[in-house]
Amino acid sequence: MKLTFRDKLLQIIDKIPTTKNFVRGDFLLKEGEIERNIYFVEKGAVRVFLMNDVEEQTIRLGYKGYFINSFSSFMTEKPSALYVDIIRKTTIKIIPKSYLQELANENLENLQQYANFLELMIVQQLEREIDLLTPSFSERLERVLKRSPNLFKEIPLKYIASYLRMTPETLSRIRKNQVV
Amino acid sequence: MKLTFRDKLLQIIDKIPTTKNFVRGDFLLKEGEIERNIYFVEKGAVRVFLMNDVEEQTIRLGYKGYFINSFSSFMTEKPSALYVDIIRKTTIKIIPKSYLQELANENLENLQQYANFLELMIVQQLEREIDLLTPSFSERLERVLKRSPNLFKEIPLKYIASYLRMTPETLSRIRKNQVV
DNA sequence: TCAAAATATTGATTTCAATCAAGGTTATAG
DNA sequence: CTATAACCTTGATTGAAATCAATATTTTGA
Repeated sequence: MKLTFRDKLLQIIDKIPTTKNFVRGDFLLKEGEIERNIYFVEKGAVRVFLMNDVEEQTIRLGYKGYFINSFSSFMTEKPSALYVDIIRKTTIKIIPKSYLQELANENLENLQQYANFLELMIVQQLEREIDLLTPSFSERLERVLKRSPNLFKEIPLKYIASYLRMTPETLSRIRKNQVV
Repeated sequence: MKLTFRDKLLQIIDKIPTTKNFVRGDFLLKEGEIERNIYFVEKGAVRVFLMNDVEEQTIRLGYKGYFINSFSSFMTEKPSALYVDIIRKTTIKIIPKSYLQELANENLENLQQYANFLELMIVQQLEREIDLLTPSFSERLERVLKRSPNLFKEIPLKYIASYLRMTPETLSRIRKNQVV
């Protein structure tokens, strides 16, 4: 079986010797800084969020096996509008942007696979858009759980609520009333 | 000045001799069909929407100068969850998927530019995600108008409202009260 | 292991956008 | 140009989720 771009990225991660450990409240990136890395979560949980006037709006959640970073800043090399922080004891591997670029440009096949990888990212991002547009609260939850069935095992409810555009109280009530 | 991938796509469009005309209510694609084209809007307005139980949820709006289609279906070649329809008298050029593929694979430079094009699409899609997560109704409107200042000239309010995740009544009131 | 902090649940109340409704305006087709 | 349909605006009312508040549970780290 032929390796995908993601597989090749994972091979690179395997060769990175150093993992880094963080605890809740640590920041991997703050607003205004430029994102230069991808973070691969080996253990724990990471959040990307946006700071509005008063509240923190969760944009992305990552746990074991996921890549996460402030993607727009990573791509554009402009200051990030987003924060990346740690929500529980977490071990990550840090992949500098140059590693990705070198892999993508290694040969023609890799470049084609990189394009496929980006195409897939767009498709996933469009799923996220539909999630956010779904009017029913319980459907919104269901759609996300379908893709990440044990999200509640990995991430505290309050962050999931924010990711789903609702309050923790509402999410708690929905879970309870949900016919499972 | 070096041509971008978008420029090269536009050159291809220039060479397509046939424009097609549509009127309000026409469909370019229906749910369940597979998207095989990109549509370039020469004049008029096109909408991509999702059919929930009762309401039509607007996902994307396109007018003069924009590319639009049911992107996920186009990429995955699976049945579309979305409709693409015409909201007023419209002239488009149809670009088959093969044209895009041939352009992207023409040479190494094009492939690199295609990847850049996809990266930019992701960044734009992340902006859309932040739009949708913005809690304030008027801010949500402002963010979109910043990118498309004459949206109201091109698209009926009720579709903009749906795109912004609010009712037409609410959008109408917001516009009125907005300090400009 | 235990104390403290963080998180989650539940109920009561409030608020603000959706809905309902009616009239006014604009666009479109013939 | 005119008639009709589509669209927009405005006001009144309603309802559902946010907020407020208090307690229960879970997690964490010393």
